[in-house]
Amino acid sequence: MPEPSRQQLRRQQTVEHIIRHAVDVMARDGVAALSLSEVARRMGIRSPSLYKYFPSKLSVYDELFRSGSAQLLSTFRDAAAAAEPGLAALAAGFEATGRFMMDNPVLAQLLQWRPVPGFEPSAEAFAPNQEFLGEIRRVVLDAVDRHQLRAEAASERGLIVLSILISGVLSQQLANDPKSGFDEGRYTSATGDVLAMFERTYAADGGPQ
Amino acid sequence: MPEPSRQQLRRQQTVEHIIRHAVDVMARDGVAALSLSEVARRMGIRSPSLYKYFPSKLSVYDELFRSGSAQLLSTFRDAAAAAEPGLAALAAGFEATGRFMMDNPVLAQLLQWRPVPGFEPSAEAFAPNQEFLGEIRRVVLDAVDRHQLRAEAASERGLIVLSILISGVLSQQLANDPKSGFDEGRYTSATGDVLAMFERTYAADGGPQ
DNA sequence: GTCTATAGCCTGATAGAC
DNA sequence: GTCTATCAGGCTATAGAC
Repeated sequence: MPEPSRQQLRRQQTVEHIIRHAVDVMARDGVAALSLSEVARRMGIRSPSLYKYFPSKLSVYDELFRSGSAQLLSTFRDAAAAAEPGLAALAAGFEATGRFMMDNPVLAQLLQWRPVPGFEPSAEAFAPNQEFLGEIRRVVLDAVDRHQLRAEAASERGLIVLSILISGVLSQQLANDPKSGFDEGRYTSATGDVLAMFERTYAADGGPQ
Repeated sequence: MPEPSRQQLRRQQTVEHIIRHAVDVMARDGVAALSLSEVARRMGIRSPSLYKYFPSKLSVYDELFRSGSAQLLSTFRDAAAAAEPGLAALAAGFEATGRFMMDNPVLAQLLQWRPVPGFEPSAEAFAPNQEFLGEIRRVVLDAVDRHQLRAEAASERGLIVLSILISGVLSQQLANDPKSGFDEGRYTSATGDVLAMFERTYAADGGPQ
């Protein structure tokens, strides 16, 4: 594979520019209210030029979904990898995910809710998201291996419960108290309690303590 | 207070018609994509006529928010009242709320998320929602009085955790599996587990079992 | 309370010159 | 890859006749 030419690099930068401005517009007007005209206006170009980079408005959402999922995945991965494997890694990943979402509310809404009529992520854009679920399962399995949680915690039902907890914290925070940061948020600050509830419910029977 | 005249009744019916058609449009095109022109088209009238009933598009959202919150409140109240006071009432209210939301996904999105740029419910529209929170607190306090839960369960933190659980179940179900009903839903069917987790965490120390 | 007519915007997307 | 010009339509909201 040849390395990317200068032209391709330049093009890639423009694509990132477009996405960045699109996020700004969504932050101001709502995720569903993205206007390509407004993006072009902010970039100081004419709207037809955007169509050299994206074939349609929905494809802009798709690229944002893809890159956002990928960022989220590596955020979780890095945080979990930096902690002791098992419960500590789960807690670290959980918290890092929450912080990332609160720092990127537009992305959070796009990934968690389905706010854009007619937009369904393509299989390619959805791939990092699938991988994210696998990553969580892996971390929970680590905790099971270390006798911190029962095997049940890594069952489909256990992981669904875990996803409900993350989603609940973030949904409530974004909808009812969107201006607070992660640490001050009425809901995000309950992250520890909620995770502790999960850990206690699925604690290994004869584990330490 | 005089009872409403026939004219006022007729007017009220038209208002309800408008709301009903607005919900249909939102169900098809997305909550944020409501178009009054489309509502008028479906009603077989011209769009200017709508302005005799609502001063603006946002006021349509406000009325929907108000009436939806009121319905949700009475749904919870009725279900809780029909059950044994305490934990059973909490579970019944929890489930009835979930069913109502899944039967009314447009309403669920409007009440739980904030999908409409520029729309904030008026104080009047928000009132039933506040009352709903009070109702939940009351039911949890009943459970505390009956020594089923610790007093902590009715603390602000306890109620926040409870709201996270409800919101998490519904958010995940609406976003990822919106076509299933309450009973088959991958997430709503975990309602019992999630509530059990709460009950166990806040169980009265020396309570029965 | 309904209508026609319209103001005054906005949008996404395309054709084709340079 | 940028532009001008434009299509073809959408929308909210208002004025004013009936």
